Amino acid sequence: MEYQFRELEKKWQDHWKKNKTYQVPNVSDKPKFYVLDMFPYPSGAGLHVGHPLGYIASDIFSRYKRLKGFNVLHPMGYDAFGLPAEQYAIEHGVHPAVSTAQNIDNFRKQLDNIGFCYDWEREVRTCEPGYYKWTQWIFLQLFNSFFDRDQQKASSINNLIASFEKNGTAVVGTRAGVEAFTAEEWKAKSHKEQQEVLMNYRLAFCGYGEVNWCEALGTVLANDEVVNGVSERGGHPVVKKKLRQWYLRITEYADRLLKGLDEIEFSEAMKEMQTNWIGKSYGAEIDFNIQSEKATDRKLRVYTTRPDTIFGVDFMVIAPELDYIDSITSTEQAAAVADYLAFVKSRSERERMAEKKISGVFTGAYAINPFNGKQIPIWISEYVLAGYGTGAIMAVPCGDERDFKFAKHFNIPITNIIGDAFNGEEANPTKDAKLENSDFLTGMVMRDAIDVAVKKIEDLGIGTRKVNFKMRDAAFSRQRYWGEPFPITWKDGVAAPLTEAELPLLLPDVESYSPGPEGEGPLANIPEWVSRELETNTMPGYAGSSWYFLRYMDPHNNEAFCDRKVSDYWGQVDLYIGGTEHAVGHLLYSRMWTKALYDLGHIGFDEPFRKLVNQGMIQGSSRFVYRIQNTNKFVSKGLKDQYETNALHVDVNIVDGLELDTEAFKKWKSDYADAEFILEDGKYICGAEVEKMSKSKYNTVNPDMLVDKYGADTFRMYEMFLGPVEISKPWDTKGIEGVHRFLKKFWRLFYDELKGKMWNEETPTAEELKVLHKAIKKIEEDTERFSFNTAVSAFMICVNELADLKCHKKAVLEQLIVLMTPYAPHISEELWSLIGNQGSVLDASYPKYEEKYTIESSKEYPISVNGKMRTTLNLPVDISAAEVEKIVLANEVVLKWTEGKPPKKIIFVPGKMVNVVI
RNA sequence: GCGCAUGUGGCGUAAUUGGUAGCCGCGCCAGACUUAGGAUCUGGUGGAGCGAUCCGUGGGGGUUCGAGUCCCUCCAUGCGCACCA
Repeated sequence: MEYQFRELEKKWQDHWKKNKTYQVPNVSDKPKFYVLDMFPYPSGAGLHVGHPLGYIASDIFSRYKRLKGFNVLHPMGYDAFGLPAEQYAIEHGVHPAVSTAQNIDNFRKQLDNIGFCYDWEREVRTCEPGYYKWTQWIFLQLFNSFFDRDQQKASSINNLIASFEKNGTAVVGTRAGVEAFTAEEWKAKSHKEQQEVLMNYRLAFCGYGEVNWCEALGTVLANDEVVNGVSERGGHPVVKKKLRQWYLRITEYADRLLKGLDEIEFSEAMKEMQTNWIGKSYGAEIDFNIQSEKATDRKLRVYTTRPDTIFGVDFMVIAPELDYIDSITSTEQAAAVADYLAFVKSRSERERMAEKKISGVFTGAYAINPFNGKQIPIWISEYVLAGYGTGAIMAVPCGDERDFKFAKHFNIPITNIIGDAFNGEEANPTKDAKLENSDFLTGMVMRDAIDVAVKKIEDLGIGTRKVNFKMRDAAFSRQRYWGEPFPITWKDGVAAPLTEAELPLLLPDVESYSPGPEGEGPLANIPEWVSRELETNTMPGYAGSSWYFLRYMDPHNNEAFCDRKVSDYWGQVDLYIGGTEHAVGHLLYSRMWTKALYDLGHIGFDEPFRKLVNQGMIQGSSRFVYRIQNTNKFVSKGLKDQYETNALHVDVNIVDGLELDTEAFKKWKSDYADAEFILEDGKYICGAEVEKMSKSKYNTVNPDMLVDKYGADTFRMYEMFLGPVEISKPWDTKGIEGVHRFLKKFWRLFYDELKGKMWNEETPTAEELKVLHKAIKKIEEDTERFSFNTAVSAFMICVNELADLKCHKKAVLEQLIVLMTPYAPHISEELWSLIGNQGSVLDASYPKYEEKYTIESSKEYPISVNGKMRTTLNLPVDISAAEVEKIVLANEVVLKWTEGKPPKKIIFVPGKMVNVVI
C-alpha cells in the first residue's frame, strides 16, 4: 500500500467538510483560544507561496491547541473593499462586487487545497451589507462620542452637550478651533454654530485637508501616484487642493496607544515602530515678537524640544504653508518669497520629505530673542512641515545638523553655546555639554538647563511646556466608489447621522466609476444620492479591517456587531499572525477602535491582540535570460559578455535551478516560438536575483502546482521547514523533495509498498519509548515557541530513528500520528483511521511527555584542556567532582595535552562539560 | 541621515540559560537494486593535510577556564522611518 497523497487528501478534505469538523461553538466548557490570520485582500492574481506561510503557522497552532483541549476560534475572511477592484472596473466595466466575488472564489479554492482548519461558517467579507452595516454603526459610535480628557476615555457626545449647557467649556475645556464659552453663550448659539463646535470634539469628524488633485484625471491621487509634481499615469500636473475630509481623532488616544504596548506581546521592533509613529516628545512652545516693516502684533510661535539652546538661536524657519507669511514679508523679499512658495506648491509631500538639497528664502522679517533682544532672521524652508508642532522652529546650528547645513548654505553666522563641544565642522546634538554664552543658563549642563529654561519661559509668560505628538489624526475618507458609504446626510452644511434603523446605507450601483465633480467620488454622479443629500465620500480600506476580529465571533448577528456575551467569552485574539507591512496602519487603527468600543461599553477589553507574530516575507528568486540586441537569439549567462544583450525576466517555473528548459521557453510566449540559443556545455544557464515576489517579474510560484505534485501535507511541512517563520527569505522549491521523502518514510513505518501492513501490536522497548518521548518533548516545546522549522526537523529525526530500530509498533506510532496532526493533518487522519481508530484524530488527546523514558544514567562528557575539546568520556550523571577529577587526570588523551604539567584548575559543570586548565 | 534586525559549509538552516559548532534537509560523491532512472535504499560530505594535527560562525579587538552566543569597533546586507525641530 502506497502513500497516495492525492486520494487521501481529497478524501479527508471532503470528510472534514461533510462532518463540519472545524465548526466551533460559542458556548463551551473548554477554555478558549483565538488564533487569527490577517485576512487577505482578494487580488486577481491569487495566492502565491508567500501568502500561506503565516496561514500554515496559525493552522498548526490552532490544531495543536485543539489537541491540547482548547475551544479554538480560527476564522478566515476577506478584506474585500479596495482600489484594485475599482480600477479594474474602470478599465473593464466589471462591477467590483462581481470581480471581487470571483477573486474570493479563487482564493477559497486555493486555501482549501492546503487543508486549513478554518470555520468557514464564520467567514466575513467587508464589502457585504451584513458586514458593513456594522462598520457604519461603529462609525456612528465614533461620530457620536468625544474624548473626555479628564477620564482619558471616549464618552457620549450627549454628555458633552450636557456639560456645555451647564458649564460651557469650563469643565471639559476647549479644543483647537474652539473659543472658550459659557453655558449662556452656548445656549445662545444657533443649531449650526453648536454643531460646528461639537465637530471639534467628535472622535469621527469632518474637516478640511490637502489632497493631491489632478485636474486632467479629475481625481485625487495617492502620494506614490505623484512623481516630480505630475501624475504617474499620464504625466499630468498635480496640485494641492483643500477638500472636505473625514478624520478619526486618533491623536486623543496617543498616550493610551503608547501605554497599551506594555501589556501586549508584540516584537520589540514592532513596538518601536509604533512608538516612533506616535512620536511623543516633550518640549516647549515659545512666542517671539516679530519685527517686520509691516506693522504686526503677531507673535512667532515655535515648538522646540531644546529650550536650553535658546541663546544659540541664529535664525527661525517657518513652513511654506503658514497663512501669515504675507503679513510679515518685506517688500524687498516679496518676489523671492512668492517664487519659492510657487516652487514648493508644485512638490508633493513625499518629494519634499525626500529632498536632500537645501532650499529656502528669507522673509525680510526678524524675531526678537526675548532674553537678549537679538534680531533673528525668519526664513521659509520646505524642511519644516506645517503639520508638525507649530510649523515653525528656532534653528540652533551648533546643535542640530539640519540647522547647521542650512546656516552654512546661506552663510548665516553660527553662535557657539557649547564651547569645545562644537568644532565648527558639524553640529553636536549632545545634551551633556556645559552651556556658554547663555546668560542665566551659562555653566549648566544642557540636560538640566532644559527644565530651568522652561520654568523661566513660563514665568515670563512667553511660552508653555508642551507635549507633542508626531502622529496626526487619521484621514478617513476617500473620493472613491468601492468602499463603505458614510451614514451621514448634509443639511445646510451640518452633518447629520442616519439612525440605526436606517443602516445599512447600501452602496448604490453606478453607471460609471469615474470621479464626480470637483474631486468628489463617483457617488456624486448619482442624482438620487445627491438629492438625498448623502455624503459622497466613502470610507478607506482600513475601516472594515479595524474591527473584523470581533465580527468572526458572532458573524450572523443582525442585532449587534457582536453580542457582548460572545465577545466576553472569546475576548482578545490570543495569537495574531501577519506581515510587518501593517505595523503602523492597520495595527494602530484597530487598537484605537478597540479602545473606543471598550470605552463606550460595547466590549470588555481594550487591546485587540494579546500576542502578535510577524511572518517574514517570502521573496521571489527571479531568473533572467539574455537576448542579443535586435535578434531573437538568447545567450547563456556565462557567454553573455561577448554580446550586447538585454536581460529579460523569464518564468521561474520553466527553469530548473539555473538551467532553462528551452523547449518550454519557446512555448511560453509566441514571440519566442522560434528563439535560438547559444549554450554553454550544452545548457542554457540563467541569471538570478532576489526580488519581491510579483507577477510582473515572473517569479511567483503557485502553491496549487506544488500541492498537486507533492500534496498539501508536504507543502505545509516544507513551508515550515524553510526556516523560522519571522525571517524573510527567497523561495526555493528545490528542497521540497526531502520533505516529501520524509512523509513517504513515515508512511512506510505503517505500510510497505511490497510487504503491505507493517504495524503491529507488540510492546515497545525502552529504546523505542525513549525515541518517542524525546520527540514529544522537543516538538511540543518547539510548537509552543513557534519554532516550526526545528519541529519538522525533530519529526525527521524521530522517523529516521524508528526506521533504524525497525519499530512498527502501534503503541509508539499512534502517539507519533497525534504529534504530526497539526503539521500534516491529512496523512495523520488517514493513518489514524487505518490503524483502527474511529473519529477524527483531532479529538484525540496530545501525547504526554514522560521524563522517565528519557532519563539517562550516563552522559558523554566533552573533556577540554585549556578550553579546547580534546576527547569525550562517558561518565555517570551522578558522579562527584572529585571522581571526575581523578578519572580525567588519568585519561591518556588528557595526559598527552597537559604534558605532565599540574592542572591549575579543573572546571566541572555537571551535565555539561569538563575543562582542565594548565 | 536615524532606528531596528541579520551576517554560520556549495545552499536553506541548527546550536532555548556562555559549555562537544555544523543537527535536519537540499545539493554533491560513492555504492546497492535496475534494461533504465530525475524511483528507492546504504554510506560519505566545513576547509587544508597521507597523517598526527591545524584552521574555521563577516573583519579587528576585549571579557571569560571557556564566546556563534556577552562588550567595543569596523564592514556588509535587509527592513522600517524619514528634513519630526
